[in-house]
Amino acid sequence: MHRLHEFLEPSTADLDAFEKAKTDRLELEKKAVIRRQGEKMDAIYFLASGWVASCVDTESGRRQIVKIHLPGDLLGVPSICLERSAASLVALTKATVDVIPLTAFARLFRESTQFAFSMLLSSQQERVLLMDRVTSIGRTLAPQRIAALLLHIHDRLKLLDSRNGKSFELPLTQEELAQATGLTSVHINRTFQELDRLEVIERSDRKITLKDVRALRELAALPSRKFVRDPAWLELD
Amino acid sequence: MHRLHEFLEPSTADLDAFEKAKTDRLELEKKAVIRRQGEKMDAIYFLASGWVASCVDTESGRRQIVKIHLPGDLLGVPSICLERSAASLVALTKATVDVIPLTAFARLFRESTQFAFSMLLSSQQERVLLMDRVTSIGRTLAPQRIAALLLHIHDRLKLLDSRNGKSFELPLTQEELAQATGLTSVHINRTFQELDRLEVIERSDRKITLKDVRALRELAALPSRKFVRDPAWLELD
DNA sequence: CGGAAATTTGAAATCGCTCAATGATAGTGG
DNA sequence: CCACTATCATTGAGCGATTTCAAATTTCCG
Repeated sequence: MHRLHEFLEPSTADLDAFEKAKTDRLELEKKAVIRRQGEKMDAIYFLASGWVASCVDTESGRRQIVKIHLPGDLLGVPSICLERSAASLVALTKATVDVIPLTAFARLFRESTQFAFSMLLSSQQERVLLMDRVTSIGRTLAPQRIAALLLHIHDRLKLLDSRNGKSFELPLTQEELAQATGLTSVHINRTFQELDRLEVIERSDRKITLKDVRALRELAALPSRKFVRDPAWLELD
Repeated sequence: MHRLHEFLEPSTADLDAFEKAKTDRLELEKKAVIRRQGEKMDAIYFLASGWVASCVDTESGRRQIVKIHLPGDLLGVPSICLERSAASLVALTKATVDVIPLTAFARLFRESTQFAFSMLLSSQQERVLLMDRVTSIGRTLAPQRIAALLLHIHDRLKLLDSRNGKSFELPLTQEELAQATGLTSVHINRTFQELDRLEVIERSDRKITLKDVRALRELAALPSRKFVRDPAWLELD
């Protein structure tokens, strides 16, 4: 299930062309680096399985996770407007990615209006998600930020497979959660305990259960987003 | 000078089509709201003159400025993937905007490969800028955040008109700067004084002078970004 | 000139960070 | 299968950055 299906249903020809655009497949261990920030751009990637983080490293050596990628995501797309990669792509779990050269990607975009519109819409979706992330980090306290992040992952897992529920495996260390929320691993730890105490979540091993999704959404305090599907204004067909 | 020219030189036909896509022109007073967060989507806007902010409001009533728009920017584009606008668009100065209905925008995109590629690239650019903003707010202290914001505006003003230099009018109040950096107006005030003391900036009225751009960049500590121009991999004719 | 908006200042409170140490867990090699 | 090691989670104490609240000044505009 691709993100390609999220806004428009792709034709089989498009899906086929997409498969053909892949030139190579990489099997990655946890913590493997797919591409380092600052490296020359020549490809993007399709995440076939596993979780991957996009990280921006500050000159002063601090790391921000700007996106947590789940299977079906395209990786490294923002950097196509740059000479060198904007972010490092790091595997959070074992992962499988397919390489898509930029030339092949451009060809897909040029030759299928459908594909181009899909890319347009999902790029805007990513912008909205980043806007919400900026808002969460810039204007809310630690419990809110964690709530927002957990809900975001929860919602995306649900989209990926509607059988996914309030319980899921969270393969991020507290250090990584800290890098994603603009906090410290120590503070993540203490805030998690607070959320435990409030009975809105439950933790065991790497598993998280959202005990009260309603309360979490209220806590996170972000505006709710309803994405379009087959918007009429595209005037396709 | 459009953002449309930033990555690819548009054909005169494209520029013409773009002009024809505009259906209405709005003259806005400072503080006027062009579109409120949550309103139904039916158009995007072209900023012909003045400055505009995209703001996301939290359920708890806090406001984050996620983008400061300068003349030549398209406004409201991220929300095209939503049923309701993701952000409010608020004029920071007197401003002039042209309305572009979504159907007209889709037509431009569908009928000109050049235009579509331009949109693709500038959407990715906006993602990179947001990633950097997340990093700045999530991982750096107040002086760094302010330095990063001032430099960003400085660079964009320069791009808009290469005669623009280290001195420019900054029409944002300290409250608005706070909303953009994830800080408080009080703290913005004190941090500005600190930057004054360090002799990296100078303030008078609404005018800011970057006295030491080198030092500011070092302070901001963000990775430098070099955007592509006419990338070969597009394989346009 | 008068009033509203914006800037500046001070003092106290809070949130989150740093540092450093301890415990728990999982993976590795013998 | 166990000892060993590395990584991760947890805890405490003290500090630092930023916020909050409230008041005083200054600037802007009609």
